[in-house]
Amino acid sequence: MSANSRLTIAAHALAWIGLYQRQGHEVATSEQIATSANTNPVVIRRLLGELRRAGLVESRRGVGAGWSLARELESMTLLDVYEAVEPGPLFAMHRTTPDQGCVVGHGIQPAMQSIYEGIEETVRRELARVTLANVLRDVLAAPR
Amino acid sequence: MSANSRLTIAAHALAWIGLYQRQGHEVATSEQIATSANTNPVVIRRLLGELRRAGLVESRRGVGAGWSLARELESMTLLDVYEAVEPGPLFAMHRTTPDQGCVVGHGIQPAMQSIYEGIEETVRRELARVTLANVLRDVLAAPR
DNA sequence: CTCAGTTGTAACAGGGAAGGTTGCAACTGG
DNA sequence: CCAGTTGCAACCTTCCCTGTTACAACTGAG
Repeated sequence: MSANSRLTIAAHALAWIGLYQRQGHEVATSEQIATSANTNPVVIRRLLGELRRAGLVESRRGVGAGWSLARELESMTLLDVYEAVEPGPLFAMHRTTPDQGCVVGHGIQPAMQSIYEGIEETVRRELARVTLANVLRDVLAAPR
Repeated sequence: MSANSRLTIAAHALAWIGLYQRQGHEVATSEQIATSANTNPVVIRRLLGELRRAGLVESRRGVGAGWSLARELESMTLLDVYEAVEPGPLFAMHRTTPDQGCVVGHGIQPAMQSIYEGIEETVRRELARVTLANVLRDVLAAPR
């Protein structure tokens, strides 16, 4: 599977902002987060922009600008993040319509569709069980 | 997510071969399956080649050549197919190593890793619950 | 022995998504 | 007015999937 790292980077950014705020800072910059994630600030801004549209973070411009959490980490789940940054489905159908004159070609898509929907629902439930506060706790618990 | 259709096409091919054999035929050709799936025979041969390596199908060359099932559809699950055609993980880590000098950069990968492993395990369990015989039954049950 | 039909596989092209990079307008507290 | 940052567009590179062509290898039928 050509998996991407969007969910990972988004969770990284949120955990970083959350910890930074716990340390008494008001806002975090994309520059700081990008350094921690070892990537480009624009990549972080793009992802945080999607999280802002989902109501998870807020941004401030001008002097003293940066990003802050819109909600507590405790009330934010990985499902919220996933839905904000991953639009597409986990499994894809045929790129071209199968032969509708063939019994298998005709019935395969509805059959697979309902299986895939069940799996995606399960994944969503798993993601919903993990809050970003859980993630940050695990991050801080990592052996040094 | 840049999802691919490998699992879908592989399941399509297996269901097609299974139905064809139930109708009394010995082997199916990649040409026939490709017509049903509306794709190129080489794409089918590539996927079936991976399924052969996994022990799900067999191939015969020469005159009267083609593909046949190596096991009953009842004993074949979507997990078997998934493992044969999808090597990678569902979610990816950072493409570059995060800043190990940062607390978050250091702890984020083990934290996300264990979450992802749990989710993948759940997905595997779901896939293992569905046999290819189930798939074929659903395919044939589709309204005309 | 030859031939036709099929697999096995390499090679390459095209498309699309993700990630990285640059550049710059817009904003705002000091 | 200025410095620091976001917002965003544009472009490039890389990677993977899919499709396609080409051809050698194989084998039962005749």
